[in-house]
Amino acid sequence: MQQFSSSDSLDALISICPPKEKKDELNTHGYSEEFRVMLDRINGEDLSYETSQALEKRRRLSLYQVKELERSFEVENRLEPERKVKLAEELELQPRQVAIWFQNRRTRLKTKQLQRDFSLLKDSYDALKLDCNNLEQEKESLSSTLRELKEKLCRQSGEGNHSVEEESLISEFDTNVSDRRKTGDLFENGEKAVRVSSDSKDGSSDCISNSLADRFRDSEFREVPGKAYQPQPTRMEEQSLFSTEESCNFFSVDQAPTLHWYFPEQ
DNA sequence: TTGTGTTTTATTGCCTCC
DNA sequence: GGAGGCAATAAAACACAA
Repeated sequence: MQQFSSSDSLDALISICPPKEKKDELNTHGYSEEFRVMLDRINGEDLSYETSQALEKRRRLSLYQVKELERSFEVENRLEPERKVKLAEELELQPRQVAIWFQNRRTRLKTKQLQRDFSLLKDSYDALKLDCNNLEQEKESLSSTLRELKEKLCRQSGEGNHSVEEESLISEFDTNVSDRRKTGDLFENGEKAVRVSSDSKDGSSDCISNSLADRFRDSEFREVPGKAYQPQPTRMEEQSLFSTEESCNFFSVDQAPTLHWYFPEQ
Protein backbone atom coordinates (compact mmCIF):
# COMPACT_ATOMS: atom_id res chain seq x y z
CA MET A 1 0.00 0.00 0.00
CA GLN A 2 1.36 3.37 -0.95
CA GLN A 3 1.80 6.03 1.70
CA PHE A 4 1.33 9.67 0.72
CA SER A 5 2.72 12.66 2.46
CA SER A 6 0.07 15.36 2.46
CA SER A 7 1.81 17.30 -0.34
CA ASP A 8 2.53 14.25 -2.47
CA SER A 9 -0.91 12.89 -1.95
CA LEU A 10 -2.60 15.96 -3.30
CA ASP A 11 -1.44 15.43 -6.86
CA ALA A 12 -2.17 11.75 -6.70
CA LEU A 13 -5.57 12.20 -5.20
CA ILE A 14 -6.58 14.90 -7.60
CA SER A 15 -5.95 12.49 -10.45
CA ILE A 16 -8.50 10.02 -9.18
CA CYS A 17 -11.58 9.57 -11.31
CA PRO A 18 -15.08 9.02 -10.01
CA PRO A 19 -16.37 5.58 -9.18
CA LYS A 20 -17.96 3.27 -11.70
CA GLU A 21 -21.58 4.01 -10.81
CA LYS A 22 -21.04 7.63 -11.85
CA LYS A 23 -19.70 6.63 -15.22
CA ASP A 24 -22.50 8.06 -17.31
CA GLU A 25 -22.26 11.40 -15.65
CA LEU A 26 -18.54 11.36 -16.11
CA ASN A 27 -18.76 10.67 -19.79
CA THR A 28 -19.93 14.18 -20.40
CA HIS A 29 -18.72 16.10 -17.40
CA GLY A 30 -15.56 14.51 -16.07
CA TYR A 31 -15.62 14.37 -12.26
CA SER A 32 -18.92 13.93 -10.48
CA GLU A 33 -20.28 16.54 -8.10
CA GLU A 34 -19.69 14.25 -5.14
CA PHE A 35 -16.11 13.78 -6.22
CA ARG A 36 -15.58 17.48 -6.64
CA VAL A 37 -16.73 18.04 -3.09
CA MET A 38 -14.16 15.54 -1.92
CA LEU A 39 -11.44 17.28 -3.91
CA ASP A 40 -12.50 20.60 -2.46
CA ARG A 41 -12.10 19.17 0.98
CA ILE A 42 -8.63 17.97 0.08
CA ASN A 43 -7.70 21.36 -1.29
CA GLY A 44 -8.97 22.84 1.95
CA GLU A 45 -6.34 20.83 3.82
CA ASP A 46 -9.09 18.61 5.26
CA LEU A 47 -7.01 15.56 4.66
CA SER A 48 -6.98 12.91 7.33
CA TYR A 49 -5.15 9.63 6.86
CA GLU A 50 -8.50 7.82 6.63
CA THR A 51 -9.65 10.13 3.86
CA SER A 52 -6.52 9.60 1.88
CA GLN A 53 -6.88 5.85 2.37
CA ALA A 54 -10.40 6.01 1.05
CA LEU A 55 -9.52 8.19 -1.90
CA GLU A 56 -6.26 6.71 -2.95
CA LYS A 57 -7.93 3.93 -4.91
CA ARG A 58 -7.35 4.64 -8.53
CA ARG A 59 -10.14 4.73 -11.05
CA ARG A 60 -10.18 3.84 -14.67
CA LEU A 61 -10.65 6.57 -17.20
CA SER A 62 -14.09 6.88 -18.70
CA LEU A 63 -14.93 5.52 -22.11
CA TYR A 64 -15.12 9.01 -23.50
CA GLN A 65 -11.74 9.98 -22.08
CA VAL A 66 -10.08 6.87 -23.43
CA LYS A 67 -11.68 7.36 -26.83
CA GLU A 68 -10.41 10.91 -27.06
CA LEU A 69 -6.96 9.91 -25.88
CA GLU A 70 -6.86 7.13 -28.47
CA ARG A 71 -7.90 9.56 -31.18
CA SER A 72 -5.17 11.94 -30.19
CA PHE A 73 -2.64 9.12 -29.97
CA GLU A 74 -3.44 8.07 -33.51
CA VAL A 75 -2.64 11.53 -34.76
CA GLU A 76 0.68 11.68 -32.94
CA ASN A 77 1.90 9.29 -30.27
CA ARG A 78 4.19 11.87 -28.68
CA LEU A 79 2.90 14.70 -26.56
CA GLU A 80 4.16 18.24 -26.82
CA PRO A 81 3.56 20.20 -23.61
CA GLU A 82 0.90 22.45 -25.17
CA ARG A 83 -1.02 19.51 -26.53
CA LYS A 84 -0.79 17.74 -23.21
CA VAL A 85 -2.26 20.69 -21.33
CA LYS A 86 -4.97 21.21 -23.92
CA LEU A 87 -5.96 17.55 -23.87
CA ALA A 88 -5.94 17.52 -20.09
CA GLU A 89 -8.24 20.52 -19.99
CA GLU A 90 -10.60 19.02 -22.55
CA LEU A 91 -10.86 15.73 -20.69
CA GLU A 92 -10.72 17.21 -17.22
CA LEU A 93 -7.66 15.22 -16.32
CA GLN A 94 -4.33 16.20 -14.85
CA PRO A 95 -1.62 16.80 -17.49
CA ARG A 96 0.39 14.16 -15.70
CA GLN A 97 -2.41 11.63 -16.20
CA VAL A 98 -2.42 12.38 -19.90
CA ALA A 99 1.35 11.94 -20.05
CA ILE A 100 1.15 8.65 -18.17
CA TRP A 101 -1.62 7.43 -20.43
CA PHE A 102 0.49 8.19 -23.52
CA GLN A 103 3.50 6.51 -22.00
CA ASN A 104 1.55 3.37 -21.20
CA ARG A 105 -0.07 3.44 -24.62
CA ARG A 106 3.33 3.60 -26.31
CA THR A 107 4.40 0.60 -24.24
CA ARG A 108 1.34 -1.35 -25.35
CA LEU A 109 1.97 -0.43 -28.96
CA LYS A 110 5.55 -1.58 -28.72
CA THR A 111 4.52 -4.90 -27.19
CA LYS A 112 2.00 -5.47 -29.95
CA GLN A 113 4.58 -4.69 -32.60
CA LEU A 114 7.02 -7.12 -31.01
CA GLN A 115 4.37 -9.84 -31.07
CA ARG A 116 3.72 -9.18 -34.74
CA ASP A 117 7.42 -9.28 -35.54
CA PHE A 118 7.84 -12.50 -33.63
CA SER A 119 4.96 -14.08 -35.47
CA LEU A 120 6.48 -13.16 -38.85
CA LEU A 121 9.87 -14.43 -37.78
CA LYS A 122 8.38 -17.70 -36.57
CA ASP A 123 6.53 -18.26 -39.85
CA SER A 124 9.72 -17.67 -41.75
CA TYR A 125 11.63 -20.04 -39.47
CA ASP A 126 9.01 -22.78 -39.86
CA ALA A 127 9.18 -22.52 -43.64
CA LEU A 128 12.96 -22.70 -43.56
CA LYS A 129 12.85 -25.73 -41.27
CA LEU A 130 10.49 -27.49 -43.65
CA ASP A 131 12.86 -26.82 -46.54
CA CYS A 132 15.73 -28.15 -44.52
CA ASN A 133 13.82 -31.33 -43.68
CA ASN A 134 13.02 -31.89 -47.32
CA LEU A 135 16.66 -31.45 -48.29
CA GLU A 136 17.67 -33.86 -45.55
CA GLN A 137 15.30 -36.48 -46.95
CA GLU A 138 16.62 -35.95 -50.43
CA LYS A 139 20.14 -36.32 -49.17
CA GLU A 140 19.28 -39.61 -47.45
CA SER A 141 17.74 -40.89 -50.63
CA LEU A 142 20.82 -39.97 -52.65
CA SER A 143 23.09 -41.58 -50.09
CA SER A 144 21.27 -44.87 -50.22
CA THR A 145 21.27 -44.79 -54.00
CA LEU A 146 24.99 -44.23 -53.93
CA ARG A 147 25.51 -47.12 -51.56
CA GLU A 148 23.56 -49.47 -53.75
CA LEU A 149 25.50 -48.40 -56.80
CA LYS A 150 28.78 -49.05 -55.08
CA GLU A 151 27.67 -52.49 -53.98
CA LYS A 152 26.55 -53.27 -57.48
CA LEU A 153 29.89 -52.18 -58.89
CA CYS A 154 31.79 -54.29 -56.42
CA ARG A 155 29.72 -57.30 -57.33
CA GLN A 156 30.20 -56.72 -61.02
CA SER A 157 33.95 -56.26 -60.77
CA GLY A 158 34.09 -59.51 -58.82
CA GLU A 159 32.36 -61.33 -61.66
CA GLY A 160 35.04 -60.13 -64.08
CA ASN A 161 32.99 -59.21 -67.11
CA HIS A 162 29.48 -58.32 -68.11
CA SER A 163 26.77 -60.07 -69.84
CA VAL A 164 25.95 -59.00 -73.35
CA GLU A 165 22.73 -57.52 -72.05
CA GLU A 166 24.56 -55.26 -69.54
CA GLU A 167 27.04 -54.07 -72.17
CA SER A 168 24.22 -53.27 -74.47
CA LEU A 169 22.38 -51.31 -71.78
CA ILE A 170 25.48 -49.29 -70.94
CA SER A 171 26.17 -48.55 -74.58
CA GLU A 172 22.61 -47.44 -75.08
CA PHE A 173 22.86 -45.25 -72.01
CA ASP A 174 26.08 -43.63 -73.20
CA THR A 175 24.57 -42.80 -76.54
CA ASN A 176 21.58 -41.31 -74.83
CA VAL A 177 23.76 -39.20 -72.56
CA SER A 178 25.89 -37.96 -75.46
CA ASP A 179 22.81 -36.95 -77.40
CA ARG A 180 21.35 -35.12 -74.48
CA ARG A 181 24.64 -33.34 -73.88
CA LYS A 182 24.67 -32.14 -77.46
CA THR A 183 21.20 -30.71 -77.09
CA GLY A 184 22.08 -29.20 -73.74
CA ASP A 185 19.42 -31.28 -72.09
CA LEU A 186 21.62 -32.83 -69.43
CA PHE A 187 22.94 -31.09 -66.34
CA GLU A 188 21.42 -27.85 -67.40
CA ASN A 189 20.62 -27.19 -63.81
CA GLY A 190 21.57 -28.80 -60.57
CA GLU A 191 18.09 -29.66 -59.48
CA LYS A 192 17.35 -31.66 -62.63
CA ALA A 193 20.66 -33.45 -62.46
CA VAL A 194 20.39 -34.71 -58.91
CA ARG A 195 16.67 -35.37 -58.82
CA VAL A 196 16.16 -38.98 -57.77
CA SER A 197 12.80 -40.50 -57.13
CA SER A 198 12.65 -40.72 -53.38
CA ASP A 199 9.48 -42.76 -53.38
CA SER A 200 10.95 -45.59 -55.36
CA LYS A 201 9.51 -48.81 -53.94
CA ASP A 202 12.73 -50.50 -52.89
CA GLY A 203 15.31 -47.84 -53.59
CA SER A 204 16.49 -50.12 -56.38
CA SER A 205 18.85 -49.25 -59.17
CA ASP A 206 15.95 -48.26 -61.40
CA CYS A 207 16.10 -44.82 -59.99
CA ILE A 208 19.78 -44.59 -60.64
CA SER A 209 19.14 -44.20 -64.31
CA ASN A 210 19.82 -40.51 -64.25
CA SER A 211 22.66 -38.32 -63.12
CA LEU A 212 24.60 -40.55 -60.78
CA ALA A 213 24.64 -43.49 -63.16
CA ASP A 214 25.48 -41.13 -65.98
CA ARG A 215 28.47 -39.83 -64.15
CA PHE A 216 29.75 -43.27 -63.27
CA ARG A 217 29.58 -44.58 -66.77
CA ASP A 218 30.40 -41.45 -68.61
CA SER A 219 33.61 -40.67 -66.81
CA GLU A 220 35.37 -43.64 -65.36
CA PHE A 221 34.06 -46.66 -67.17
CA ARG A 222 34.48 -45.47 -70.70
CA GLU A 223 38.07 -44.49 -70.27
CA VAL A 224 39.16 -48.13 -70.54
CA PRO A 225 36.70 -49.58 -72.96
CA GLY A 226 38.38 -52.87 -73.39
CA LYS A 227 38.99 -53.62 -69.78
CA ALA A 228 36.82 -54.88 -67.04
CA TYR A 229 35.38 -52.30 -64.68
CA GLN A 230 37.85 -50.80 -62.27
CA PRO A 231 35.60 -49.01 -59.92
CA GLN A 232 37.17 -46.01 -58.24
CA PRO A 233 35.91 -44.37 -55.14
CA THR A 234 33.32 -41.85 -56.19
CA ARG A 235 34.94 -38.85 -54.61
CA MET A 236 32.90 -36.28 -56.41
CA GLU A 237 29.58 -37.54 -55.12
CA GLU A 238 30.87 -38.09 -51.64
CA GLN A 239 32.32 -34.64 -51.46
CA SER A 240 29.10 -33.26 -52.74
CA LEU A 241 27.14 -35.07 -50.06
CA PHE A 242 29.47 -34.06 -47.29
CA SER A 243 29.25 -30.47 -48.26
CA THR A 244 25.49 -30.75 -48.32
CA GLU A 245 25.60 -32.11 -44.82
CA GLU A 246 27.84 -29.32 -43.74
CA SER A 247 25.46 -26.82 -45.20
CA CYS A 248 22.58 -28.48 -43.44
CA ASN A 249 24.36 -28.34 -40.13
CA PHE A 250 24.19 -24.63 -40.38
CA PHE A 251 20.52 -25.05 -39.51
CA SER A 252 20.58 -28.53 -38.10
CA VAL A 253 17.25 -30.28 -37.65
CA ASP A 254 18.59 -31.94 -34.52
CA GLN A 255 19.44 -28.64 -32.99
CA ALA A 256 17.10 -26.09 -34.34
CA PRO A 257 17.67 -22.43 -33.50
CA THR A 258 16.24 -21.64 -30.12
CA LEU A 259 15.45 -17.96 -30.66
CA HIS A 260 16.78 -17.53 -27.15
CA TRP A 261 17.42 -13.91 -27.89
CA TYR A 262 13.71 -13.58 -28.28
CA PHE A 263 12.60 -15.98 -25.55
CA PRO A 264 15.23 -15.84 -22.85
CA GLU A 265 13.46 -18.51 -20.84
CA GLN A 266 14.03 -21.09 -23.59
C1' DT B 1 -18.67 -16.20 -4.25
C1' DT B 2 -14.01 -16.74 -4.82
C1' DG B 3 -9.62 -17.59 -6.79
C1' DT B 4 -6.87 -16.43 -10.62
C1' DG B 5 -5.20 -14.29 -14.71
C1' DT B 6 -5.21 -10.00 -17.44
C1' DT B 7 -5.52 -5.09 -18.18
C1' DT B 8 -5.08 -0.45 -16.80
C1' DT B 9 -3.32 3.30 -14.10
C1' DA B 10 0.44 5.03 -11.63
C1' DT B 11 5.19 5.21 -9.39
C1' DT B 12 10.14 4.81 -9.25
C1' DG B 13 14.64 5.01 -10.87
C1' DC B 14 17.67 5.60 -14.45
C1' DC B 15 19.11 7.70 -18.80
C1' DT B 16 19.47 11.24 -22.42
C1' DC B 17 19.05 15.71 -24.23
C1' DC B 18 19.05 20.61 -24.17
C1' DG C 1 19.91 20.58 -13.50
C1' DG C 2 15.29 20.06 -15.17
C1' DA C 3 12.16 17.81 -18.48
C1' DG C 4 10.77 13.95 -20.66
C1' DG C 5 11.26 9.08 -22.12
C1' DC C 6 11.59 4.26 -20.99
C1' DA C 7 11.78 -0.24 -18.31
C1' DA C 8 10.37 -2.43 -14.39
C1' DT C 9 7.12 -2.86 -11.12
C1' DA C 10 3.00 -2.20 -7.91
C1' DA C 11 -1.62 -2.25 -7.24
C1' DA C 12 -6.49 -1.50 -8.40
C1' DA C 13 -9.99 -2.87 -11.57
C1' DC C 14 -11.86 -6.13 -14.31
C1' DA C 15 -13.06 -10.75 -16.57
C1' DC C 16 -14.13 -15.29 -16.05
C1' DA C 17 -14.17 -20.11 -14.83
C1' DA C 18 -15.32 -23.35 -11.15
